[in-house]
Amino acid sequence: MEYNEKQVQIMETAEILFAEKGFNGTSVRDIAEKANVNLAMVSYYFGSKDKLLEALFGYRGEYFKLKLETMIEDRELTSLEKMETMIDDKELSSLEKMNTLIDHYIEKIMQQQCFSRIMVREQVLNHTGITAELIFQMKKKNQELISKLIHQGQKKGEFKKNIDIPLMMATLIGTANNLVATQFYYRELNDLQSMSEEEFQKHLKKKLSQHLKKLFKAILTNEE
Amino acid sequence: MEYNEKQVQIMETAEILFAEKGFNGTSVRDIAEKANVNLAMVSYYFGSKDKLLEALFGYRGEYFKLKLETMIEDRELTSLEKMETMIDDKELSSLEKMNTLIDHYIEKIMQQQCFSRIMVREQVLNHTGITAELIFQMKKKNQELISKLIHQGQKKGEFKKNIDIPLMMATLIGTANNLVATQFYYRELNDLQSMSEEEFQKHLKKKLSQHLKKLFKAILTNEE
Amino acid sequence: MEYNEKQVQIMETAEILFAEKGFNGTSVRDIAEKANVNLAMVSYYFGSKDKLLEALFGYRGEYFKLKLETMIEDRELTSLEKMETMIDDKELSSLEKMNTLIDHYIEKIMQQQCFSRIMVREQVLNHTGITAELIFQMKKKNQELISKLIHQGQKKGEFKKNIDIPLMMATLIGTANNLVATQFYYRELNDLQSMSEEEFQKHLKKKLSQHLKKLFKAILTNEE
Amino acid sequence: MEYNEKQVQIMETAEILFAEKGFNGTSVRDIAEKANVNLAMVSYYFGSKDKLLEALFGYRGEYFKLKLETMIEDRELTSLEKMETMIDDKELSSLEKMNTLIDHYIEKIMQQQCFSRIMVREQVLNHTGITAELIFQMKKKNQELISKLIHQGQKKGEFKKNIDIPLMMATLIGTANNLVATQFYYRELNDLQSMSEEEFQKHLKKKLSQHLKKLFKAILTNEE
DNA sequence: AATGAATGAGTCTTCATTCAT
DNA sequence: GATGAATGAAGACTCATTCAT
Repeated sequence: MEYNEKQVQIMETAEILFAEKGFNGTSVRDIAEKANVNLAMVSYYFGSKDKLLEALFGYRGEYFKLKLETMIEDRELTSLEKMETMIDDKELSSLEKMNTLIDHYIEKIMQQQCFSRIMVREQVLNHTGITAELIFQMKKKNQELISKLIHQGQKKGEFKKNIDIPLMMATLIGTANNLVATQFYYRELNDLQSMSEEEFQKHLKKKLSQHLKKLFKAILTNEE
Repeated sequence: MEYNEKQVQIMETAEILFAEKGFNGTSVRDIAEKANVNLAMVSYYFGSKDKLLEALFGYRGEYFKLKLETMIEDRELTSLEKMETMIDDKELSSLEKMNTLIDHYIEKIMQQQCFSRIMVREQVLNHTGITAELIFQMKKKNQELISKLIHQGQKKGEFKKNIDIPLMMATLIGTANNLVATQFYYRELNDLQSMSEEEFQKHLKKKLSQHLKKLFKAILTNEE
Repeated sequence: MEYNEKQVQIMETAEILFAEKGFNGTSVRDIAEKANVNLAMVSYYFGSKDKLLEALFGYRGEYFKLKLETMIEDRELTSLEKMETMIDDKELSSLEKMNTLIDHYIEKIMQQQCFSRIMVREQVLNHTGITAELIFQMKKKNQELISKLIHQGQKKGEFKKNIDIPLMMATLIGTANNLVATQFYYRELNDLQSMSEEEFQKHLKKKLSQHLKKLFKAILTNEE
Repeated sequence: MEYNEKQVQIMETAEILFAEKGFNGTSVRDIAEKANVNLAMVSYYFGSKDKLLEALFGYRGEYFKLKLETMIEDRELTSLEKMETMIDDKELSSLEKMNTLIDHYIEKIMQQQCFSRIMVREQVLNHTGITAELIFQMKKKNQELISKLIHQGQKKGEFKKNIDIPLMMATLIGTANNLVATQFYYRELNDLQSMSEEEFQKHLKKKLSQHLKKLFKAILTNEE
């Protein structure tokens, strides 16, 4: 699905507002005003507010995929498809691969905090509709990817047996989402108000990366 | 704060609906109808819909505390205050204490899933107002408790140094919330639809408990 | 169905406006303003604009029935139920009975011109929904009544055989509706602008009565 | 007024939709979509939706006239101008002439059912504007024609005196319109659902023709 | 000549809240 | 203390129309 400039403008404004005030807490008027477009344009371009949300879900998914392909061409190491390529790489250890995957997730979530918040909120309710389906597919894909990597590590003897993959997923996603979602409280609670926003974001990313890598290494490799 | 029967009825109905459809997705009319009370009673008893949410936050906190005191009298091991008592217990190892604390959290979240969902949703937005303050206090208290326990374990040489407590918190709460919030997807993804609801809840609780204990043990005690 | 004062006020205002400007040409705002009630009251009392129309159909039907019962008590000769009683009356000739029935119809239509116009308009479209069902039932009842009367007259040898009852119905209702609906053109075309409105209405009723009685007498009794 | 292909396409699509859902119940978008033309073309060609309706009224009138002229050339007996010629025909009896006129009306209405429905609906309201004027002129013309024919018959002693011409008009038009407009109910009420649509239309036409001719003959010729 | 994009005004409906009783 | 009736404000959405191209 291709979107023109105005449509993107609307979706990205909506994304910010949905993240800030929730879907039901945001009015079409709010979006139109903040996006500096006519009120009727939302219905005009997306049909309805619900469909705008669906479009946003599709757009972010699409955007991710596009980014992935781009990244592959650029020989960077942060995309999901690159992930898939990487998994078959014989040179890297399974743990190195897992660390790369973790960093990829963190990167994604940190770069799309608004959308992450929306997903956190939306997945809590409505298990029906297109958004739910998209969330489900995303989760499925992610779990498959991680499963593949872990099973490979186990075959190579680098990872232990008896890994509860769904729970590892919950920890990976849950920890990252929780920190991002409650960063305001995290900042207050740990007296980091003096940091600039940029520093703080870097700080979060680094902490998350270290912490999750440590967790995964411990679970995947240590003797009990 | 004491609430009469009708007030409790309204709050508990609101809790279910807020968890299901979100705060803004639930109308006062919905609540009144489902709670079988007059529409005007919500404003009459709570002043406004916003204050109803605040009251709910206070009520669940209050309710927890009440439960705690009761539990202490019953000499059970699942309350927060009991937690505090337990921390000073010389007989238990620090890891045993941590495991107890983990189970306590899991218990709390599993028993109050509706309220947990509401908190997950609400903490993502609005960092102002009474609810935010309540969430902040809750997080602070929890972090203090865990800090105390971990520092104690470190002093006793049972736990390693260099524990990132806020991140451990994020993992504890994030993993539990994520699993509870996305249990629908978890069930689908792992082909557990045949389980009865009760069995499934037990399954979730057990998995969560094993997983989080393993995680904490690994991080707190293992050599790197 | 019992309606309170305000509900009646809304329905009767809506009736006038629907007759004047059509259902879709009338906004809820128009109705509320003309009826001097709050805009939200229409939804409050009737649920929606569509349901207001349905209520109006029910109300006018109900109103007719109520009138009938009242009339019976008053021993008047203008009600539908009285009609039914009259049909079995041995003293009246079949033609006298038919004339009474014709006058009853004319009376009804002349007294409820607004509603008649609405029915004329609505029956042209939408053959679904509650309004269509009500129109159908009304037509069925009327046709049964006239059938009974005509068959009786035929048995008594007062009416000829071979009467096309559905077409007679179409003439009775069609002629009356046409004259009422196009009275504005009738007045212009026949230079009756000088008449007062009241005189004109009396004139219409008298003309209609004479004309339809003559038509029915000719068809029902004359040799070809 | 000459219309190009697209304009005719638009008008004829509008005619169907106006007949189906009413003028206000039909959106310009509906028309454009069903007519497979660009949305802006309606305004572009007709100026506005109102003017489209006016154009339709003019078009159908124009179309009728055109047909008449054609028919005259073809020596057929169904046109209005032929009517005018016929009236002066010395060979036909006045009743034969009237029967021809009745069939002509029925033919016209049956062939243009959509437009008839629109007229039935529109004449009930708005007595201003160009459409009202067109309806008025049509009614005037028709009444003059019938008047001329009846007066001629009276002069020749074939028709009785004391004919209420406007009421006869109301019966002619009212009966035909009523049957056409309520044909759905007529079919249901008289158990004709098994007929094919074509058969049913023929049936309607035949019944109408027989009925109206019988009515007119009785009124115009019989002794009272 | 024809149209895609855009829009202001208007639609119906729902909302949380108030208030007289 | 409790509530039925009522309402102003706001909600999402649709409309006929315009205009630059």
